[in-house]
Amino acid sequence: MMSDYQFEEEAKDLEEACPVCGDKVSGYHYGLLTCESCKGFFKRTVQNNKQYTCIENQNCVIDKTQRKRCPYCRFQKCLQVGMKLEAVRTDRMRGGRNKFGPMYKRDRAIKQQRKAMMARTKSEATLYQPMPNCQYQTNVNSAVQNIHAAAKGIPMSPMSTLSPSSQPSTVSSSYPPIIPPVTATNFYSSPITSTMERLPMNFHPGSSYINHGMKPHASYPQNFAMKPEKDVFNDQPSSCQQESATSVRSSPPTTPPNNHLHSQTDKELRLSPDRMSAAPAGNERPRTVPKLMQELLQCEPDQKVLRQKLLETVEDQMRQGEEPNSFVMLCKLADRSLVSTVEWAKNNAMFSQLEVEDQMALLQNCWSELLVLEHLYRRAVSGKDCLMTSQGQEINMSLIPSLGFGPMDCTAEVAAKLREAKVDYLEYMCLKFLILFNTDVKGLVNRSMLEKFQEQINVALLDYTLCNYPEQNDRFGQLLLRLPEIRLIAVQAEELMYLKHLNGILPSATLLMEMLHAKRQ
DNA sequence: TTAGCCTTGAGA
DNA sequence: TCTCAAGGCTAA
Repeated sequence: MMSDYQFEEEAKDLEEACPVCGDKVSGYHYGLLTCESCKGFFKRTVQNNKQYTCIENQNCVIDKTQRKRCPYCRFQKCLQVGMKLEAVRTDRMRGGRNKFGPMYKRDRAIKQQRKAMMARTKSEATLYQPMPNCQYQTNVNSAVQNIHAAAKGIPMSPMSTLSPSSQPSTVSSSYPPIIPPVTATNFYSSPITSTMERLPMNFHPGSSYINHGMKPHASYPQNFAMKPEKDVFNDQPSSCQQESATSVRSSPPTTPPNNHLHSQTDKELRLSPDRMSAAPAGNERPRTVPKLMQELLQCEPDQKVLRQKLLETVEDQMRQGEEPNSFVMLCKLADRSLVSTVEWAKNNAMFSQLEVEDQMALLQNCWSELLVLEHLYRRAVSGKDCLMTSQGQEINMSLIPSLGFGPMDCTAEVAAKLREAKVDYLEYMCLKFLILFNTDVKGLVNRSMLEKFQEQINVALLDYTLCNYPEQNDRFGQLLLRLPEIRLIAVQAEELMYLKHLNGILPSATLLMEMLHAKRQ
């Protein structure tokens, strides 16, 4: 068991490790908690428009002792963890507050919540005595360690949907950034930033697809706060500590791993999220699912119905003489997926509570990321993203491969990471919501509600990963690290689609086109 | 150039 | 009035 001293030390570490170099933090600087030296370094670099070069391979280790060695890698790491260039004042005015004040406040609140979670785990660890011949004790210790590691491991990328947080160097260094290196001068013109600048300010008021029927949900329970977890399989109260010894194990998948995503009934999906995972057949793993995730799962679409709709689209197109796997066919499929994505959001109780303007702004902001994530997840689970027609023809379900990203293509890499991590359906579901509930979207009417939802999803996912993957120290952080990668792919995909549209290649009068245009207005 | 300490000033 | 995150200053 971990001693009180260790708990306190870990709690202290949460707040005191600079995410860039690991030194002691001195406060919030340029977007997140950093040490005084990294604050000064970042300020000097941006103010003086410094251009560094790395004499090694642009992957130098940045820690307290070696941070002076490579300013290039240090600055890249500053950006990677989420230090904000725009927080450095161009007019050099001293004192006062900037627009990040509320963000710092929110981040403090999240940290408090994590501390509370640590305290809860600590008290539960004290309450429950280890059972002989089971993995209970190991799991408790791992859970505590994981809370520490995961809480520190929230990735802070410039386009992250999360609030800033301290992050140990190990998290970012274990995954080299796929985002092209950013310098002080080119950041503002980088595709990511320019896309952030293009965030939705308005929307087609008469959109036949999006605006229709998007009304606040009136009857759904308002309270989505975390409740005591229940084992999703036997509906018995459980906790991280108890469940290893008591919860019912799900039966192993009866369908081959390569096919199980597409062969389940909706009922099976809801009762057995484990089967949606990419875990190999026979991998039995008991699940503890936070109440919020159970509720969200109830709103998830029936995969069979989705597939049926896609098949209908394919067959309809083929009847019209369209070639299988042609670009037009893929666009129609992407368009059909997009309609389903909008329906998915509309059917969600949390989303429905948001203002209609905010619902539209959020969907307009993230539609492409949701499509990319959907494609990557299916690809991760099955190894490919195909649909089999009744005539036995294999239809590629995603536009992405046909867009031809060339040397910048990192979809396979990200799909491989998801596959390697065996991301399960519930985690995939949470990632969808984290993409949807993007508090960085400009002009939101009710930002505070969105922040609350985002925080609840974060806490649920953190809780879920700690409880169900206690052997993976930073699973939560690693999952969140996929979000900026997904955004990058989505940005590239949008650019290419728009180019194809300008060349007259993309079919018009689709939701896909409408979304693409709306974002560029 | 770095990094620790100081000064400043808007917002709570 | 207090807080704290900006920029400034300066010894190493």
